[in-house]
Amino acid sequence: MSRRAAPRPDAADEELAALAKALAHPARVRVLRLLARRGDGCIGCDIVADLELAQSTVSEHLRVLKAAGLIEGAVDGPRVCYRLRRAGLARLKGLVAAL
Amino acid sequence: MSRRAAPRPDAADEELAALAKALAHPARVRVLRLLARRGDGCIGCDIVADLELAQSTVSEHLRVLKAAGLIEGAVDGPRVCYRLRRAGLARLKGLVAAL
DNA sequence: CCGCTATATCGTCATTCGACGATTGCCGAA
DNA sequence: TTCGGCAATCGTCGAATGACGATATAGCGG
Repeated sequence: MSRRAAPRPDAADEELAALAKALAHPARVRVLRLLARRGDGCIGCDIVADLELAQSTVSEHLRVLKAAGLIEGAVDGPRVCYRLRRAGLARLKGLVAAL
Repeated sequence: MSRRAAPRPDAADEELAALAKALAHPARVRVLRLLARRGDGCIGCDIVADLELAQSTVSEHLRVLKAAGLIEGAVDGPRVCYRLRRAGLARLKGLVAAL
């Protein structure tokens, strides 16, 4: 029996891998650090100015971070106010610390 | 001068991104968990048996983890004994916790 | 009402990743 | 010394990433 050693996708592994993938790019790490510094304050296009990448590229990185639940963006008039998502960050820290 | 806002590659960002990239795959996370369970004990081809992937694929994942400094392998006769690299793991935890 | 500025999205292109099978290289055991 | 199992490497293929410019879109400020 035991047709297979049980694929056991293990949700925790997938979750950590997904979070890690969001972190797996210097530009995205930098965005997190940037937002962390301006704790309450939130940034908009300043992120584009800080990273040295095209606006569309930065937008894509922000999308990835948002999809991973590490940041969130609130529409504030014509601009968007990004800030860290404590919950997501905490989840990441917890999973990594458990290694 | 300040021709530009200084590309400031920021070594820490690159380092964290590189470590995160090594974690950015469920199979690699699983390998770390596997090695963590068998603290002192080390595994060889058992890893191939546990993951449900071809031997060459597993070998590649192990190579990535080793390159990132998260594991190390000691040749033991015809087989290789893998174990966690505490230092690398600690480095990762430290960088993530600092976020 | 018009145009500006800040974002998001689309399409494209080059590069990297992930997975496999096949091959090669290495010991240790028979 | 020949056999057999373990591990690394090579070559290939398809899918995903990352970067960019060109477009949309949405409100504010004049």
